[in-house]
Amino acid sequence: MEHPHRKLRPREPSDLEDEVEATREAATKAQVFAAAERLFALHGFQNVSVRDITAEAGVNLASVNYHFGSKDGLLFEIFRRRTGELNRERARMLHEAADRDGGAPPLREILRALFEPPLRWSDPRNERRISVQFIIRARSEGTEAMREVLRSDVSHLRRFADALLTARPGLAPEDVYWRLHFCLGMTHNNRFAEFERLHVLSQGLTSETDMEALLERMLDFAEAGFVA
Amino acid sequence: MEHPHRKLRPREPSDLEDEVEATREAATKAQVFAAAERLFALHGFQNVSVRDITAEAGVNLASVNYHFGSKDGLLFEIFRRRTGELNRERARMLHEAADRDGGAPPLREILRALFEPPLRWSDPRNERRISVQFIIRARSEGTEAMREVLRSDVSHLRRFADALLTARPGLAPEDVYWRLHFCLGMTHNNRFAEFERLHVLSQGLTSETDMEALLERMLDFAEAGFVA
DNA sequence: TCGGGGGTCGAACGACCGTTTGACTGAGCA
DNA sequence: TGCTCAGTCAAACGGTCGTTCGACCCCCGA
Repeated sequence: MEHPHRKLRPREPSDLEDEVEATREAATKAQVFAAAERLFALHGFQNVSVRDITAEAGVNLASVNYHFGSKDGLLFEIFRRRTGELNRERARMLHEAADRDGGAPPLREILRALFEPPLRWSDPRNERRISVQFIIRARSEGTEAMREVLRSDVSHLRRFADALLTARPGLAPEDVYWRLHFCLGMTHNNRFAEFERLHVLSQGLTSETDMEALLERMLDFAEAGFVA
Repeated sequence: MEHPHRKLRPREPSDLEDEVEATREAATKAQVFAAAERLFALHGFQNVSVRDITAEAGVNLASVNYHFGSKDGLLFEIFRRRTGELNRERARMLHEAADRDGGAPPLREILRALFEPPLRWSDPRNERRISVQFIIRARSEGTEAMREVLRSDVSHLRRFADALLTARPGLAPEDVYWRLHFCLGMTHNNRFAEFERLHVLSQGLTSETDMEALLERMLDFAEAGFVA
């Protein structure tokens, strides 16, 4: 048939060859994906029309519905892939830290595994810089269905919560959970607009380009908050 | 004339009698205001149509454009009033703390002035509960014009930055600014959805109803982070 | 060489949106 | 009593949106 997103879509790449399939044939799909991610991150989901996306990508208007089923489907697929990548990188760092320290990594290393991946992506020289902004935006502007997934799927946070509970055995579990919540709030606030706002407030003292310095600042703050 | 938002609107209440004018005559305006704030807070700006608002308020469709000029104008007016109230309450608390301590309030009292107002509003028994959610949402989903104001107007944060710089003289100013940024991130993350998410993760251990306990938790965390 | 189907294209559909219009209402005042 | 005008109302306008349709192209296997 023609439209892969109608009735049991034949030969669905199914999340695995997505990265490879951008060879030549489905270049259109990759271009739509990239353009949509960029525009969604910069202007928000509702403020970007399908026509904006296809114009930016230089493809036909019908491409979005052909390759992704719908505009919602496009948003969801970008979100699923990016959060998957981010969570995998975080889990890998946490796992490596656990290997280094016999299964019970110290507090700072747990927090580093939580903070570093999105910050490394946010480096101005990193092409994934826009992906972080997309994720942050999508978290609050996403579809209702997306927010349902977001609310119920906390599996990737389980490892971090457990590691923190182990690292701070003297702390009441609810305190650990709340402080993890605070740390997540710290990262979710790292949007372009907030950086600019801080830049204005500090009269140019703060710079949003040095992500390594920002990482250490966040670690200092959060680690002290957890030890309290 | 008929439409107050066309050409130099006659007898504009001008931000002062807004609270009083809800006597009888302009009950429609107040109902639109309340319905819009609630719907915007719950579903977002773009997901709520003017028809949704007027239906919820039980008034005519044209009321929004008559009383507020446009849908954007309505959003902006709600945002301006609510943020004004919040900033005034924060400034008042900071001022009182300064009076108590001879002009240089201790770190924890500064942070309390920053955290407490929105948390007190968030109390389930407080009718302003929805206003906090509205503010947080509007901060990231607002109009471009609104975001421009948001980025350039940092006057209400100046007092807090200065107070923090005074309270932590040994700290590099840029560290103070960054840590203030972290604290703001902590408050901005206090959305309903995030509370539910944490509730799921902690398997019911955390409760979003006890705002006083949450305030102390946030103060413990942030104060320790600032002392580090 | 021929047929089929994945992919692309222009064009249009139908729904919903924010906004505007002009008539109407009723209270306040001379 | 008659005029004025802020406010309300039903109805419609013009535009944009996501989506769908049917024709078309071209590569690939038989």
